[in-house]
Amino acid sequence: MRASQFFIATLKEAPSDAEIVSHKLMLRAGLIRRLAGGIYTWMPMGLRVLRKVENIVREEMNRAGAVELLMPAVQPFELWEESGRGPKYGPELLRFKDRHQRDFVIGPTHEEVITDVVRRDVKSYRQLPRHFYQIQTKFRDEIRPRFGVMRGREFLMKDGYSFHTSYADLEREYRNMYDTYSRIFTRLSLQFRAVAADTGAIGGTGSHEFHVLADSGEDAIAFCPGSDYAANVELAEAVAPARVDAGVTATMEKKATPGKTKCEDVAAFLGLPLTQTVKAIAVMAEKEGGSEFVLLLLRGDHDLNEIKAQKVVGAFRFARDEEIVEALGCKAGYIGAVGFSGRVVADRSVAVMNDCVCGANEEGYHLTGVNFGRDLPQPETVADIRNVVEGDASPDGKGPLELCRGIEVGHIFQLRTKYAEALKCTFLDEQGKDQVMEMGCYGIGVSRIVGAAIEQGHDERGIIFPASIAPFAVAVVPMNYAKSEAVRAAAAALHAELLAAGIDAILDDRDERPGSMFADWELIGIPHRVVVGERGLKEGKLEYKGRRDTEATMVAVGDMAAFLKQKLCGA
RNA sequence: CGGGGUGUGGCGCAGCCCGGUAGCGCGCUUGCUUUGGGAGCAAGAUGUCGAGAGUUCGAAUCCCUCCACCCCGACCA
Repeated sequence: MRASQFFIATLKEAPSDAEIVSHKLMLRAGLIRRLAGGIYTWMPMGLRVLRKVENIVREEMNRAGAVELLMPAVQPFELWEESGRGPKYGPELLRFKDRHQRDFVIGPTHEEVITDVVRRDVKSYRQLPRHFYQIQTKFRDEIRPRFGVMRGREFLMKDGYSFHTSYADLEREYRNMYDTYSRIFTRLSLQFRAVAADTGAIGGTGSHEFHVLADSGEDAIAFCPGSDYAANVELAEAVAPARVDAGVTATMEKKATPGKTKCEDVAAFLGLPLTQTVKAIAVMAEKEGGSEFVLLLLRGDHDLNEIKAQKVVGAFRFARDEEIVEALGCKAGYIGAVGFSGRVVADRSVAVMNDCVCGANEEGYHLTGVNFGRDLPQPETVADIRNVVEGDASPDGKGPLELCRGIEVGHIFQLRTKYAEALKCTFLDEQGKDQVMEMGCYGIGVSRIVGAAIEQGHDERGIIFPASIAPFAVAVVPMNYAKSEAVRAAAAALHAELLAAGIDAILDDRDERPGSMFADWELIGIPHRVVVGERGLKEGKLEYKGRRDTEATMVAVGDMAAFLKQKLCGA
């Protein structure tokens, strides 16, 4: 490819509406252009990257035994009514009517369609298992599209669906996909982690998310460096700490703490560690015929995990000020469980505390030296209701947890029979009996991967693409191309030699000034650069520089192609 | 949807408070010079100042309505 015949659309300055690095760099490098909120054109340079990601995904899916097909983007709404998911998906589902006033949606996912295909064409256990996948454009009318291609409304996704005669076989395929995904992200040279996940709206039981580790990630992940344990913070279990019975040493005392409503302030004011304070969170739990006032107790340095708490007390909302005053006779900020006779749910870490500090249920006062079983009854419920924090014990007992942020680029689910049942997707078993199929589904955000790779690979000059997905592997950059015949000839010869060797090389024949050519290729993130200049040619040499290198190295003209081939294989 | 912010040539911005000639840098076009880190000189082109309504002799600027976009929360690959 010659640069003059391609299209290079680099920008010196990033449009001001881009916030995170990958978005800015993708715009500056001319990979994408925005058409509307969350909707982007993939420019020629960006499309090359997208296609490379896509092909790696395709190769590995094929290798894993899945078969590719392509389903329509437009789906009849009836299918969504049949699965019962229409109302649940809500406004994220882009709906419209055709000229006959029939309802359609632009597919945000394809469980319904694939299940419809399979229920029509697969009738016997002999045809199972089957795994179909596609790489296709999805549309989700996100509430808040952002970060460019990371959370677009229209995006490219690989979605695969597997069908089985038994749960055991689904589990087998699930493990197969777990391995396949790991292979894909490894080939993409991404730093990633598979994390146990909540099953969310799609439903089902077993589920793992694959996260690319990056500080700009939207998800918080807890992981154990000493093992392969990793989980979304919302889901990671905070294990019960060992009971440290240093025992009860203090007597309960009331201390004036004027204006100190936060645990941090109270601890600092009293000169006690934050870990000795207990915060009480007042909620109204739903109950038949009304709601119940419940106190949730957490250690001062911990945060409530609403999902976990909901599993314990049922659906709830935070109590209003007047409800708190009515129940405890005091406003929020000074509340505690001492003297409270209603329902109390304590976090596991609170249950093992001694001599703690809590609100006195009197404005401007806290209690110190408070102990369960003496100053107040043991809490009626002890449960895990907090988010894990750095340093917590890993649930697998293999050391302390660390926290990091991640970008979700893949998600695998055991759907079980949820859709197969709703859509009557059945097969005849060996006994000729009708059985509902077990299903799995497996997604990869192909376009999101491009953004995630850039989040992981960039510097002040621009993108640093992994060789596996760079739009071009090598940029051949001639100096004074228009005037120097020797340079032109040498550049053309090298370019031809690289192409013949199957190396994706681009010859920059634009006759730009050297500085702007260098800047462009560094911005775009091409991993290897060869400069062809009269200076080097006089000594029979070309100049090589890797994108991460600080110094260039001189290589004899005749050796350059072999030199690059070796670099590319090594990478 | 709630909270915060921004809309001025292709991109980045100034001008707005205090109404009166639309400006700067980059990019673009042409010519000459230049050619190893985003060139120099000269000449040019490009704006319904987000849209609509209003106040005014006069609106980018003041008032109202709407729209778009971005950031922070719930959703997701």
